[in-house]
Amino acid sequence: MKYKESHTLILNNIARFIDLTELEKQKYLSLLTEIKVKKKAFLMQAGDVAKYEYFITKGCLKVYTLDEDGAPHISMFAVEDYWTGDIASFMMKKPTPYFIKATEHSELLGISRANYDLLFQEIPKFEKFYRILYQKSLISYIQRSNHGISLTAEERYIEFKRKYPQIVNRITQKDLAGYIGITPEFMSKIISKVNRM
Amino acid sequence: MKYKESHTLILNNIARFIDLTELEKQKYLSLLTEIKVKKKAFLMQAGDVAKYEYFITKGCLKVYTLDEDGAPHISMFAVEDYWTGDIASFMMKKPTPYFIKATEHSELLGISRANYDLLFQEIPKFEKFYRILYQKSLISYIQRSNHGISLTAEERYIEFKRKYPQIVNRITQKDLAGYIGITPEFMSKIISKVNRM
DNA sequence: GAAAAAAAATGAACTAGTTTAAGACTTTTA
DNA sequence: TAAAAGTCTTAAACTAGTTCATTTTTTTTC
Repeated sequence: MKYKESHTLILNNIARFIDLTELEKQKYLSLLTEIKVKKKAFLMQAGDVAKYEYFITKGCLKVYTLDEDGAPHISMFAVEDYWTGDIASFMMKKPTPYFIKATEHSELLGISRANYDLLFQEIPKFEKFYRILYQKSLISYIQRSNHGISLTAEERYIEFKRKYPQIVNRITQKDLAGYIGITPEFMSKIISKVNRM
Repeated sequence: MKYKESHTLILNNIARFIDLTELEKQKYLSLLTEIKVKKKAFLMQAGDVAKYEYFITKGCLKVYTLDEDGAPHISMFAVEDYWTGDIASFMMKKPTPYFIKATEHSELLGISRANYDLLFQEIPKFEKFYRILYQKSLISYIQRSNHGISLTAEERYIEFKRKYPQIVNRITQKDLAGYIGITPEFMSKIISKVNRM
């Protein structure tokens, strides 16, 4: 069966961990909602309860919090083939501390909380899919939380460039600074230093 | 049915997310290995392939890496009712960068990789258990990786004390410094400052 | 329970990263 | 397409956290 591009992308993402029959694929796709966000528009704002978990089929978004001084701390950038959202807010139905803003015109597939619960009843294989997906995310967050504490800002920048070369060129230096955990001024210094090396 | 203390502890831990029949409980327990480690002994050393994922029934352990300069970076403390190990090494059968050392005489239940795989075949409910366990761990690592980058050392210390009051008193200040990501000297200063407040 | 080893405290000199401010460059918007 | 808004660069003064060295206190070991 032939699917549209965004559906092929999400089905391939899922096929990394589990095999679905045609019928299951169609059932799964029927549980998703298509969402478009313009550049600079918000997908989520602090105080909201997360209505969806998102899969990005096109574009780029940043997930961030604002601290007491109003300074942004970016926790992730999400591009095509990535999952994003606030899983704590989504699961516990409590207000999120996050903002999610499109840095490019973006297209997403969202699964609502009701459909997420339904999914496990209708296609129990998805327990395995999410078990493995969360396991992999966990592995990378464990690494990131250690790096955040044990590496210098310069090392974190070099590591980010090595790990996400496709993202570096799509985001501003200022946002990258917000992710690395330093000021834009210091980010500028690091970049000119690293480029000089 | 009456179980020994360590078995009751792990069964209660699992019962937070899934219900098992008596038969399933017995099957599950049969897949576990009992492990004891003396204070200062290693459960795992860098270069090993992780043979088990562990549940702690008694004691306290620290999980850490050594950087190029030989300085320890502690990624977690594990006490009774906690799960630990190196999930990346365990899953991918590749060498671990971690050391796991008992800071007290400790007792654990381990599940081997072969039995972990068997578990999902024999009791598919465990997909759900691990899906939720990994989801919860993910939520706390997401928070920790953000805090590691956006909070000051003093704030991280206060946060650790608030979140793990039962652990603070069981570990040395030096190890806590290795977890917070600062030198023992600076940890000492922070503690005397915070206590003075 | 004495001796040895490890942990904790303190202080002075140092470095990674911040703050503030100002000018140049780039992108967005009317 | 001009003006406004946002991003990037540079630099000087500052602060959070490190390093090194020494002393005191606590824990471990025989």
